[in-house]
Amino acid sequence: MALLVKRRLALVDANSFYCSAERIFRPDLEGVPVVVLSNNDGCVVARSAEVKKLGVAMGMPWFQMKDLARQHNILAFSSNYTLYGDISRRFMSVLAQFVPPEEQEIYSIDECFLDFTHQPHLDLTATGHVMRDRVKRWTGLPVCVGCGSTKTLAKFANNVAKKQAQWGGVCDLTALSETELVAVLGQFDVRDVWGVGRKIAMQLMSYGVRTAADLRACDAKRIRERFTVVLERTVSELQGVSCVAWENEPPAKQQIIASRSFGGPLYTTEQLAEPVRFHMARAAEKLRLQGSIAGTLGVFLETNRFRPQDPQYSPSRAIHLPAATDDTAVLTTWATTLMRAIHKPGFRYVKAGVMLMDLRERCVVQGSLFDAAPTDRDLRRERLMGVLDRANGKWGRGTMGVGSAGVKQQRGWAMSRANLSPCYTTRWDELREVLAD
DNA sequence: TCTGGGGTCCTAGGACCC
DNA sequence: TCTGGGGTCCTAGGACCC
Repeated sequence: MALLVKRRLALVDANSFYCSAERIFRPDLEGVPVVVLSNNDGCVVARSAEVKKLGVAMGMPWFQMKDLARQHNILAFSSNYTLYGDISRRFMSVLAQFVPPEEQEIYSIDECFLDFTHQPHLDLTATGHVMRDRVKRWTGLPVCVGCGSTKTLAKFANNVAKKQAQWGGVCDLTALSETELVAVLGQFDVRDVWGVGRKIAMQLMSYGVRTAADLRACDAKRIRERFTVVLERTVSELQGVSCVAWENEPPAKQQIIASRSFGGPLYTTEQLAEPVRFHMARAAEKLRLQGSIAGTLGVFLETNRFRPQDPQYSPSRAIHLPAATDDTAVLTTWATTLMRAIHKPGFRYVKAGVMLMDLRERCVVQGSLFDAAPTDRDLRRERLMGVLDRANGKWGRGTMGVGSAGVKQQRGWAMSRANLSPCYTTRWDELREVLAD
């Protein structure tokens, strides 16, 4: 019988990532309650510890908490994804020093898994502290580290490290005995387990499964009968059996969506054409970046669901393209056609978006049945798309495009970003100046 | 007046085929 | 009067995550 080696996985996750990223260049904001807002300054997507303490929930609409913000001097930032993306890259590269490349999995913008199974001599708690200190020193980000024998346990450990100060920011569950592990799991709600959302938690409660320890004690097979295979895997993972695959390289996207709420309502097809073209250009750019072509294109419009007094109409439609493509001009023509087809006058539209689906690798493209070999025109088109992507990469999205998508966002639909911080790390003209005495 | 924008996976049910 | 059953494919919708 093969000896099963216990895996040693770590999850490193930044604390209030967007807020912490804003604070790196504003050390005066240490201890000041800070939130970061979603696109359009709509709702709260990141809260500093001070704000969490005030009971502000994730996703709270900003306009609803303006009074509270005034009362407690909460500072709000518009989201600055250029900044967060760059800080994320630095954070990941610091952690890359601790494992071989294939043993780091970048899971999201602010967290990654590291596999220390093949470094059995390392003390994970000590290593966790080294990683914390180095990330803090080299990037300015505060992070917590959780270790466990499965991804779900490592995620859980990270949660423990964040919520219980006595761990000092590093919780290694692999160092605990079975009894000690169950004791820790018993202190947390089942909702704190990765993969258990609001709905599942409510159902579990009705079976008397309240804590993470309760869930671990469940019979995985019975869970599958009453719930789904997804929750079955979660239970197994809590029991130390790995079910969630290791994904060292991010898999190619299966669908690409580009959408935004408008700064204000739009009504006519003429008005809507502009954001649709803009989103189509963004989506096609992402498509080309991953080297895919799309076989299906979808478009959707939305009215404001938070205003029940308004007539509601949120149509969507998708078509199979005659030939899969990554050509912005072709896609844009279809997208505007679809938009016109689903649009009805008399509604107050607040959001539009496009979706690319049925994605395949570009090199295995099989033209439409009636296509011959690529023509000169096709090749010129390809080069044109290349120029488009390079220009937009260099001078900013929306510099160059097809039709009016090339015009930088303006007029009624541009999003509001009233409290945007500078791109400290990615724009020469917004670099931070350091004055020496 | 103002309420984000991405993604993934799974399941159930209908269409269709033999 | 009697009205199958199994398989596959597709889609819509739900649940979850960050």
